[in-house]
Amino acid sequence: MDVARLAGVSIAAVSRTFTPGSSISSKLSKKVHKAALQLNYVPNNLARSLITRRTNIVALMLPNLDNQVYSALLSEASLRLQENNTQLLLFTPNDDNDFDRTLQRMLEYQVDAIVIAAASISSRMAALCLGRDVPVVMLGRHLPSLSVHSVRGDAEDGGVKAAQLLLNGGGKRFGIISGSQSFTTMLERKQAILKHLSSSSGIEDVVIADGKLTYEGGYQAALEVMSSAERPDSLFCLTDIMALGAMDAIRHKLNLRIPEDVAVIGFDDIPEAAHESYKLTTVRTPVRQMIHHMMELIALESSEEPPQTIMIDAELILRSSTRSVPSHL
Amino acid sequence: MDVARLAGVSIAAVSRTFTPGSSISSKLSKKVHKAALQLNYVPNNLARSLITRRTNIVALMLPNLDNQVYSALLSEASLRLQENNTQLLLFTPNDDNDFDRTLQRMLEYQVDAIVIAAASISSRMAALCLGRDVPVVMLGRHLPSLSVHSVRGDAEDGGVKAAQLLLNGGGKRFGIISGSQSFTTMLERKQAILKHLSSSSGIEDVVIADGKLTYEGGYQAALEVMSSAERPDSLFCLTDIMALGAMDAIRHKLNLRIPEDVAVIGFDDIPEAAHESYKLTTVRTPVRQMIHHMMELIALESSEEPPQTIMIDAELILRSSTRSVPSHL
DNA sequence: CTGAAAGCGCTTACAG
DNA sequence: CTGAAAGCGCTTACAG
Repeated sequence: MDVARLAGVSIAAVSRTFTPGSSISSKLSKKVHKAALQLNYVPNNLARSLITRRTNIVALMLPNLDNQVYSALLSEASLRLQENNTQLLLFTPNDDNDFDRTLQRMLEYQVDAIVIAAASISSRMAALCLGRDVPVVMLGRHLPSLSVHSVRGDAEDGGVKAAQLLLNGGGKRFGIISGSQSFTTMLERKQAILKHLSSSSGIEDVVIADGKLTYEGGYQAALEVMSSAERPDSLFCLTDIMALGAMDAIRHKLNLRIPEDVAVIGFDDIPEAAHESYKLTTVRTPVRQMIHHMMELIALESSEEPPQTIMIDAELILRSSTRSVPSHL
Repeated sequence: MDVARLAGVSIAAVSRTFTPGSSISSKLSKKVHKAALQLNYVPNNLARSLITRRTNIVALMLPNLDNQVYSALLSEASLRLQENNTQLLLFTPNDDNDFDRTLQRMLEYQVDAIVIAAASISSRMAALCLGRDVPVVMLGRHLPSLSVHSVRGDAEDGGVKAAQLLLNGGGKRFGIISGSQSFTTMLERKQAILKHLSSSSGIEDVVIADGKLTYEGGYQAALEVMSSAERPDSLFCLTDIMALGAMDAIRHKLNLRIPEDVAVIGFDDIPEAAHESYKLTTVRTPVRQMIHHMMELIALESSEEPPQTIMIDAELILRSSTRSVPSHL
């Protein structure tokens, strides 16, 4: 290596001066640093990783960033990881949707861990990762059958809290704007709501529409739901993004008042929900805590550890789109 | 290598079966694939990169993702890069703000290119990258003095178009909600607006406030600007995020009408700007085209190429927050 | 603390 | 088309 030659030391010496915690005299170290500066030397992480078996790279699979929950997850993860000197390698699901291939590519990069906030993972791939000792953690989703870690908000708890709130607000006729069923979270939220509603008396109607997880979808779904024979007085939107669309449709297209004519509640607590134009009551997705636990799961070295699934309590964020505070909160 | 042994072939043979375009008989290839499947073999990109000098990784430095322009840039870049089998390695600016160190770390990962949408780059580092033949492209910013590529929307053009629009809408008294001056884009937009206004007659007033590039900042700045002695009838917000805050302040706090009392124009065209609650007229940041050009600049192999700076025309997106369409568009 | 040597998992001329 | 060999830039026992 040129630096070693210029500094007049062994190759091992320059390796040691760039490895914190190595035993190297400050004399040698100084010589090496000088030579390195002169030659614009930058250590090669690739070669190092080949030996240490650590790349300081974590792969992240993320769906569309249009939904700000995911931006929040990404930012937080990136920040926390960076504190440990590791960076995120980003993977975006594409049309051909061949997630097995994507996972294989992650492995080829020799990432230290894999975090999945979108798509799913086949059991074959889960086994592969396990075999290679790279931890896999699912974010906000879970596959009970798979032996991978998962951390997520407690969708059931969230659904129940939302249902209680709208019930306490005097709701009789309910609408639900749902998202794609392929997301377990959506399913769980919906089921929790439905279950809690059905255990309550005095419910007159529940109508459901698909909001496609987008603003426009929420807008359309609200139009649909609100034009049903028995117009709902309470609306669950399984995602804030859809809730924003629904609110806009209700106010500007239908000329109805929120919450007087309809109470609206969302899920996630994206920044926009707090905007003065919306003031959406919502069930927060605990991004901070999710990432916190993700970091812990990633740190678990041995794949001996049984897969853990961590559940975080739902937190209700009360704003002005709902009618009243539940008495017992 | 185990796969080679199990398949009964040379190490070179398995290398070739996993290198598209290599000359390998289908007989050998089949044997290797079978062995690979049995052993859960995944090629090691690290080792490969050590030799080929390509990692298929591009480093991206991105500021806070709260501003959706950056999410859009990120998504688009990730998608396009992935088509070429390369992934983004994400870097987030942190408090200690030591960008030279961050850049050094990017280099240690041996990334194929560096894209910077935040922070700046020192000339020392620019030289280092040039010396190592890794292309650097600045996104939405530029440092005329540095020999790195840059692609961005034409801020001057955008400023002029915005100014024309508000002028044609009958504006006499103007407000500008600006962002941190450290962003060249902000500076350029402001200067273009100011220049164009000053070249026009009948201007009575221009008042400026700092919106801190956030919703809350825009909200506060609007309160400030709109309470000046001569209340503006036209408001430039150098960023959509700030414009949303400003609109909310104007409508819900000040109880003024948009555009009747004040016309508001933003910059960027983030998704929220199109929402029914805002319908913000804005100058679009051409994300698609920016990433398109970024890809081209990255592909430029040799650092022989002189640094290019690509400028993309501004596009006005007319919605309901402004008073009229300029006659000459 | 220091250096010589082996080796991480691959690719790539070089012969055949 | 195929294999043996050298080598990419490092780290890590192993001696000293």
